[in-house]
Amino acid sequence: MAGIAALVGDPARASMLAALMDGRALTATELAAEAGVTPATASGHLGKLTGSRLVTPTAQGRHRYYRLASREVARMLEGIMVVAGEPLVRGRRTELRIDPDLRFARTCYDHLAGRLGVALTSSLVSRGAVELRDGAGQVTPSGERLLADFGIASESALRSRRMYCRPCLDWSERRTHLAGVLGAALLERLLELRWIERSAAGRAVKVTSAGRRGLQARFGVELPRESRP
Amino acid sequence: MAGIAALVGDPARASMLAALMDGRALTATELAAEAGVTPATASGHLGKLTGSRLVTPTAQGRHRYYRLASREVARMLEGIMVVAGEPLVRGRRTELRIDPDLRFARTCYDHLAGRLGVALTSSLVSRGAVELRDGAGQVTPSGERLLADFGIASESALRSRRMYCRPCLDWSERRTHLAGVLGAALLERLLELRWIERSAAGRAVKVTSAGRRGLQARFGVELPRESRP
DNA sequence: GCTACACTTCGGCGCGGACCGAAGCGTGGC
DNA sequence: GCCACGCTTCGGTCCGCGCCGAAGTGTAGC
Repeated sequence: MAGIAALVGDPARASMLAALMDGRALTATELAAEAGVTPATASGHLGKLTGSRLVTPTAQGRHRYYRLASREVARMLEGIMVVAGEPLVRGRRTELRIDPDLRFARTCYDHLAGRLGVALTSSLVSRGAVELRDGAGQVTPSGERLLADFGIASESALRSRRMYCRPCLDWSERRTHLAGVLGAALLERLLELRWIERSAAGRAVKVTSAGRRGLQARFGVELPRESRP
Repeated sequence: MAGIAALVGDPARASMLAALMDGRALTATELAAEAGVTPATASGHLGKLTGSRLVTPTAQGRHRYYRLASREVARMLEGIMVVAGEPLVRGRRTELRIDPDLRFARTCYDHLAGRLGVALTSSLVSRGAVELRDGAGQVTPSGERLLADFGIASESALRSRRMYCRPCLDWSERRTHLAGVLGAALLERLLELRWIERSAAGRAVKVTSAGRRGLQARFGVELPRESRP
């Protein structure tokens, strides 16, 4: 355990892992810039991360793309972020300094997070579509119909996967949002419908006006008006 | 994030945190033995863990008990263990040499302690009858009804006392049990019902067969079969 | 009072590892 | 063929921190 934690415990490696949290694959040079170190140093770090199976490389031409090795790794990093984000001063509610766009809606590895992710999950739970507890989740029969109507087929291929539906703790909202295969399918469908759009860089996600209407109509999700400067 | 992970990244601190994963509170010396370092080194580690709110100390006499600070911390450690591939619950190395009878059930000043005390308290908390945190406690409205049914009147005289309901750290189980005026009232009532009996000498307490049935029926307390020679 | 014990603080030692520059492979473009 | 570029490997420096022994503080028991 100490070995794994020590890998994350270095600031440069932590920056790299944080940058990979959106599930994308980044090149060694990009990760070096992200961590603020030279390519030589970054290469050493990536070698260690690869050796411990935290990230996996993909050679492509003269680039090497690195991505997080598994969902478990992403989940572990989220867990660390939750603890790291807690205020050190007890009793005082120190407001978290988080990019508002990121807090509003973002991807968490392969699924939705932020206010949007939490609100959507909350809606699904309150409507009895899914049940979440103790790190496990389940889709109800009515939930399957609702999801099917939305264009997410509950194929046996999906159902057979271990973690079809599971909760994930949101580090900015401190509430659970939906992860697992179902969470990934929801994100994909929302992108497909153009209800949300990935931002050019980073994990932030933008809700389109069609998405705002659709989320309200179909899921009863009331999103706060976006405050734009 | 790197700072938190770095704390877990040290082998000695990781051993300590792993030893605390079962929710018990251990002394500094016990944690030092667990980590295989001197008390001096352990003290430094525990100072850092406390400063970052990963563990919280509880001073009791000339001992200092340390426990994990929150559920989030336990969850984080679990996430790291999953990636590290270690078993979630490690074998306990520090075996406690305590008289089994005393450990099973005893009085702690004027209230119940030992397995019975912890189990009863745990039951009351999980049923939402009482809430314990940070050295203070509170009886919920539903808890008052439950206690009244059991024959413990929530008289204003009792309520007016400062410490009507408070947690107390159990030295044999290393978990909190119920103390305060309510804890004393519970002990008295259990004796009155002859669900428990004081032993002739010492603080040990014996559970009668009627008590075993009653505790199971009313509080859902499952007591392990007493192993008698 | 004294002693025993639990724990912390202080000072100093020593190892591990993060970092960089320079050089060494590959790949791709000209 | 050549050069440009991405990335890795190699040496060497240096800071951080884990570690301990010894001394100091506080509590419990006689």
